[in-house]
Amino acid sequence: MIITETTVREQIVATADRLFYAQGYNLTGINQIVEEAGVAKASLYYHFPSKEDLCVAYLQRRAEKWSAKLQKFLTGTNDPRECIIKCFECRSEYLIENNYSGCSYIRIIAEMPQRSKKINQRAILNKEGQRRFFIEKVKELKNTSGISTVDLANIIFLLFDGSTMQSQVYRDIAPVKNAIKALKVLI
Amino acid sequence: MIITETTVREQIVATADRLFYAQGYNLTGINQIVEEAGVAKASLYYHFPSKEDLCVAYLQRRAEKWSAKLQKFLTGTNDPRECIIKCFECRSEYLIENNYSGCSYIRIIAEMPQRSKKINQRAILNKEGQRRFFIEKVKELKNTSGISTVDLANIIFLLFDGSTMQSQVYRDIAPVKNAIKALKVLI
Amino acid sequence: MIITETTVREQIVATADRLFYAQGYNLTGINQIVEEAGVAKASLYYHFPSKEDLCVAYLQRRAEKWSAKLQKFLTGTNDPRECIIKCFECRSEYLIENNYSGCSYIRIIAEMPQRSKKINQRAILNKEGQRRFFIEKVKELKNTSGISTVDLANIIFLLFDGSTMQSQVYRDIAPVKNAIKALKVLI
Amino acid sequence: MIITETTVREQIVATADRLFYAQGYNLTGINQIVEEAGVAKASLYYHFPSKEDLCVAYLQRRAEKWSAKLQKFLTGTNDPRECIIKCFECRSEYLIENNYSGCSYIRIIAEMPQRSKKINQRAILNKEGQRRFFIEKVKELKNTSGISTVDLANIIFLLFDGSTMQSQVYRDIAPVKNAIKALKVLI
DNA sequence: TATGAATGAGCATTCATTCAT
DNA sequence: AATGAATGAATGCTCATTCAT
Repeated sequence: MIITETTVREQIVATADRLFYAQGYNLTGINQIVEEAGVAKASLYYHFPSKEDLCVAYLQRRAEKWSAKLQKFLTGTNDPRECIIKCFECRSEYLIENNYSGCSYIRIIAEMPQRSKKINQRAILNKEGQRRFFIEKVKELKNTSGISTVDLANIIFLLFDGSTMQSQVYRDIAPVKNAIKALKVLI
Repeated sequence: MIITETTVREQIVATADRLFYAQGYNLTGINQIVEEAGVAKASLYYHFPSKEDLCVAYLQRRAEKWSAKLQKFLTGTNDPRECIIKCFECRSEYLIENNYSGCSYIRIIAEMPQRSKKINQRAILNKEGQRRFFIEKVKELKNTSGISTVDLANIIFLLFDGSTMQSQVYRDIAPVKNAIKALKVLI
Repeated sequence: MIITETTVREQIVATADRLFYAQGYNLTGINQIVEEAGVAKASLYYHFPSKEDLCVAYLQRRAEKWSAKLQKFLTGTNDPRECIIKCFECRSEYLIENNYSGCSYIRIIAEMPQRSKKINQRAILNKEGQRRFFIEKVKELKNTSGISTVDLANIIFLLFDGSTMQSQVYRDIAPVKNAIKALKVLI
Repeated sequence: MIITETTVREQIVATADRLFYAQGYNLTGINQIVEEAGVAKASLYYHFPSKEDLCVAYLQRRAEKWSAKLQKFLTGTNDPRECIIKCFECRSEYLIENNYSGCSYIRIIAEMPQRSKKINQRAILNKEGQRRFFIEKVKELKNTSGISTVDLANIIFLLFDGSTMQSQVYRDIAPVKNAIKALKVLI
């Protein structure tokens, strides 16, 4: 049955996503994942050669969830300045919805300083995707700030990561609001 | 003998500091600490009731190291604008010296989302200390940006954490340089 | 298609033979066999009800390989004394060719003390075949040693197994050479 | 209490010895050992860094048991020829007492073709000890066989290992008896 | 005949912590 | 103040086997 077939793998990723994001990667054991996913341990290892590979799938999934949410948020908005601000507002909502769990990518890197190649690749890929988004939007702006386009985008990116991280620290969206205040000065 | 007593405790904290910061808290086992510190496991538990308490000592030690470094960096500088920029330059140096290991506080929170009271307290204490530093310096500025003093300090703080974190991600100080570029526009 | 059918089975046995002999039976997993054989796990279990049955096929294959090699070695030799010595020389060559992996039968028994009936049967069958070879050759000898024919054959058989085993231990054919020296005294 | 302290380690080695020898190294799990020894798993790993190290202790123990038995067997015998024969008779008794489990060293090598350095060292050490025993005794003989002393010792050694191994295969001491028959011709 | 997917039981090893001395 | 020894629980992962198709 195709339904069942899809379900086991999907169930594993969904559970891993939930637990890794809520508890952290290292504090979440394979045991807990398979238990809560309701599958056999060997089934997990059939689909994912190692916990690390499951982590990559988790990170990918997080990126997709965020992308989908952002896309929906931006629908109908054309003004680049508005888009950038909406991106931060979207972040705010995302953080509230996800119990202030911060950025999955940044957290993985914080957890695993000597991170594996697979995970590092996936993380950099995502971060660069975010940076590209800001660069594209800034390019569309009439940039009168005297800062170069790329520099401005990078600064916005710093505010994005900084506020995401601080919102986890304080379990509050105030840092994101502060970042938006900065945006209103910068762009 | 007080000398010996101090030495063992000190040896434990120094080793824990090194390993927690380099490898991450969860990836560093008590075994490795006592082995590399050259002390008995039970000695560690004599001085620290739990790994968590050792973690608090580690965080405190990190804060002290950073403070000392910053103080030295700021010696002779009176201009608040200069002080803030120097703080970021100090960060840059700190990150290079410490193999781009980022901020110990942020990393602990990234690792342990449901963090313990002790650790949480210690982390917030440190973060608030950093924020206070920026607030004080901004107060001394002739702030003509149209943003309130506290808001401006908070934005600088966002750039501080954002650039610290991104420098760990990219293993490069470019993000700190970008933050300094932002400072030069904002203050 | 019969061709395909034979090929898959053959591929499985060939791979199992190679791995069991090189790595040992217990250290070789079904996973590795099917991977290196390039077949599905369920295909293996279609042809062999269990790992044990695959082991029996492996042992049989080893016996056939040895027999074929010995037969070629003995071609043209009629003198029974010469035949026995050639058998040891053949062993020497076999061990070198097979990276000093010893006797598959003896190793299986060393690995599985409470061996299964199937495997035991197959092993004893082979060992008795080897003993019979020596008995037949000794019968053809003008035995003037004062030892009975069967006893003499059994002693030669001891030298055969002893030297095969020791050559694995030392990864050297010296033990086989020593056995041949003994033969030259005994027969 | 010294008694308790000694007991745990001793209990572990004794159990490992019994199980490794009876069931084989690879077929005996750490779980079974700690269960039957009545100790915690972590206690085993406190005393032995790995299963491999436990294996080395097992091999050493086997050697000591055999040595002690042989020594007792040889007490009062001075004639070297008699000593060699008694060594085989001792083997016969040893095999019966130990349920025809063969030679622990040879079996370990049969199980682990790519054996570890530690285990290999220990195994070779033991085998060379056995060979030395035969060499020493043969030197004391009035050797009139026309074979060199070392060659003769090596041949006896082949008979020793061959008969030990075959007695495991057949679960019978007949092979050892055959070896003794050979001795009576050779020396 | 062949296979992709699933499984329960087991693997060797490490975890943070505690106890007796 | 310091330690060697002991522990229960959990770690990530692999085992031989089976099922549905």
